[in-house]
Amino acid sequence: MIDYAVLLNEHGLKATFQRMNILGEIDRHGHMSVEDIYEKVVKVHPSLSLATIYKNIILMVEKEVLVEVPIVGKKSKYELAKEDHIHMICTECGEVEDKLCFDETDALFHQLSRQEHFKLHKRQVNLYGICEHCQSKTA
Amino acid sequence: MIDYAVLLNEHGLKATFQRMNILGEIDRHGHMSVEDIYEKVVKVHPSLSLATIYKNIILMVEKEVLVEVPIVGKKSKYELAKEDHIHMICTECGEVEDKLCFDETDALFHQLSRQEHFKLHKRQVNLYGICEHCQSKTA
DNA sequence: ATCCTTGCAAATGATTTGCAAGAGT
DNA sequence: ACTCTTGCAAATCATTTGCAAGGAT
Repeated sequence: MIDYAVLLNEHGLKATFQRMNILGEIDRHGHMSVEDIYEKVVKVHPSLSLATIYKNIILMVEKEVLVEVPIVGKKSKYELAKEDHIHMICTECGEVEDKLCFDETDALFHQLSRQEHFKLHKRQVNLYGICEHCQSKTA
Repeated sequence: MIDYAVLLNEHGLKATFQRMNILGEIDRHGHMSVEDIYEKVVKVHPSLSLATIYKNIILMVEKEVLVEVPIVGKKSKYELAKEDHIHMICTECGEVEDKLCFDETDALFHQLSRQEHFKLHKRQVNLYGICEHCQSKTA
């Protein structure tokens, strides 16, 4: 169970009702677009402004509380910052599933970086395809 | 040397001056944003409209002549469709470098897909960091 | 008490659309 | 000739900004 107030304070941000709820929804759903987040949080805070979502997402990405996940053909989603992982993205329903298994690819990524004298900061691996659920729908 | 007219025709598209030049610039530069492309092609075709660039990029992505490369914190770039590869993206200057070496990771990606009953279509691996050139500038 | 954050409304920027004229096959 | 594509202008959609009022430490 994550304490969002502590998480925010640790990153130099005040723990407002809006921010806690943004984090709560992203934590609950895994990956959300700006619109997704707005639609959820406005339910518990009807006077919420979209501008507030934008401002906070930009800020929380800067402070490395959130990570942007850009997706081919769609708007970016945002997730809580955590260790790097693989995304399996369904091009039908848009669902994003995490897979924690960078151990097996890291050797290659670091070797490539060394070869190119590239200072590696972050890896994003996205596998695009059709999830099990959408395959059975279409079939 | 790629024959852009043939490439377009093979994908069911007419070979217009605009399209050939869009492909030519992307081929020459590797990875370009909508604005990048416009700025280059307008030089050889001053009456070019941005709307034409948008329409053609959407069309050429649909027809799989081009591939969108979404990038954290920036606008997407587009590249010619070719075998999947790794992108090394410099967060300083925005340069994108290709690395053809999926052999080493494919086993993992396919194993994961099998495990999840996921029908894998495309892999995008992006390594974010600072390129050699930008490191020496900053240092 | 102080400084940061919010919500609103307006401004900006990016992308899309409709349509008449022009280009490709 | 026929159909698809272009360029323009307008429309739409997404994102950002300025500012006065409210909330967190």
